[in-house]
Amino acid sequence: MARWEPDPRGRLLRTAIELFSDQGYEATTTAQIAERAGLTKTTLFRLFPDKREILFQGQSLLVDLAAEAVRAAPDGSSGTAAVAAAISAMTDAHVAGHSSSRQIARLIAASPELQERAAFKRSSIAQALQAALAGRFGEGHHVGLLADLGVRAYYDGFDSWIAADDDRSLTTAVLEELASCEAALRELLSGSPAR
Amino acid sequence: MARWEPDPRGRLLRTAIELFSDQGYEATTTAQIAERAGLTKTTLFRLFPDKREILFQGQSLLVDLAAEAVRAAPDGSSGTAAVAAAISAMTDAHVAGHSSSRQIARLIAASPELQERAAFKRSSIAQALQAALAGRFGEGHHVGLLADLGVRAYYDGFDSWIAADDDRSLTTAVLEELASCEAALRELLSGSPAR
DNA sequence: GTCTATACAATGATAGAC
DNA sequence: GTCTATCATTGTATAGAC
Repeated sequence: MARWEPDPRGRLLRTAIELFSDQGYEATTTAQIAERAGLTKTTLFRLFPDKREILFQGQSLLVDLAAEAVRAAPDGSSGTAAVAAAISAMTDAHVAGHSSSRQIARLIAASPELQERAAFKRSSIAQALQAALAGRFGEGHHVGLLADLGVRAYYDGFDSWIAADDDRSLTTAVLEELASCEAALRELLSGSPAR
Repeated sequence: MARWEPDPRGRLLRTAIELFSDQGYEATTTAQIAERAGLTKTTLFRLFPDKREILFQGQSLLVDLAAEAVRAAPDGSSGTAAVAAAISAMTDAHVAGHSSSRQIARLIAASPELQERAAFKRSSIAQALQAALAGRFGEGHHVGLLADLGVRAYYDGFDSWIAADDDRSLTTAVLEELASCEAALRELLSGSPAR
């Protein structure tokens, strides 16, 4: 009795990574991906809103996780502490390992269409983080800047985690990045470097 | 003797704004825009790489303007002075007035597809600015943060210019925004607000 | 050198059968 | 839930008209 293979989204993701890596993103059709994963194009588009989203599945959650973490941060938390809570919540939700994250990063770097989607995700996170921070700390200028700081730490920390071969956790990597961004900012404003 | 109407790109832009405002971005086809502008779909796609880009024409220049301004900033300029030069160069190149800028902003706000393109433009500017700053000040963490600061000042200043009805120039608006971002950052790091 | 006609491939939507 | 089938639209390619 032929039963459906489980986890169609995961299967489509793995298949897509394979085909994109072989032929490039543009040269691979959605029909090809679906077929190799044992499905049809229609099913693929029921499971994902569009072709790009196959590689970005899960990232939509980050927006809510970040906002929720800011709300849940303890009373009296500083702005940077709330940001740290937000980006830790995002990294804690990250399941993929070094190698598949690295593969996806390579694919994005090779395709303008995927870069555009990545930029959109990043800006969605920044906006959500800013809104959540505004809910706690008010609507001043600083919350946008704080959000930028957090998002930069998250993405730069992610890159450094991907590049490294040690067994430092992703959370550790982004929190270290956040700390060094804060230090760099202080130095910057005190006027000594980048003089 | 029927001669070609001049400025096909501008005509397509105005027609697109009309139709998008009436029917929405998605409900308007490229054939419709082209026809109403007295052209064909083929010509539209010769003049613009894709449908979204009709509304973003000119923005590709900003990347080069920003980078060039950083390179051209006087010897001994501080990081923030270089950023100020970059965003002034971008605003000086802006030709459209309040009303059409406002219309475009409204259209973008109403369409996820256009928001995605806008996020991509913003991130392209941020990357170019960061690279140019790295060329002058080195590759440290601070250049990414400086670029974020400049880009935020540019976009928030732009929004405030669009919202206002005074005759303050766009350049004035973004430079004021930059100054108040710097002040907010100092306050933020000194630990008093958003505590 | 700018515009057009035609044909075409791919994305993504939709409706109905199993 | 998945499939077949069909469809509109975007965007490309080519060859030709003014």
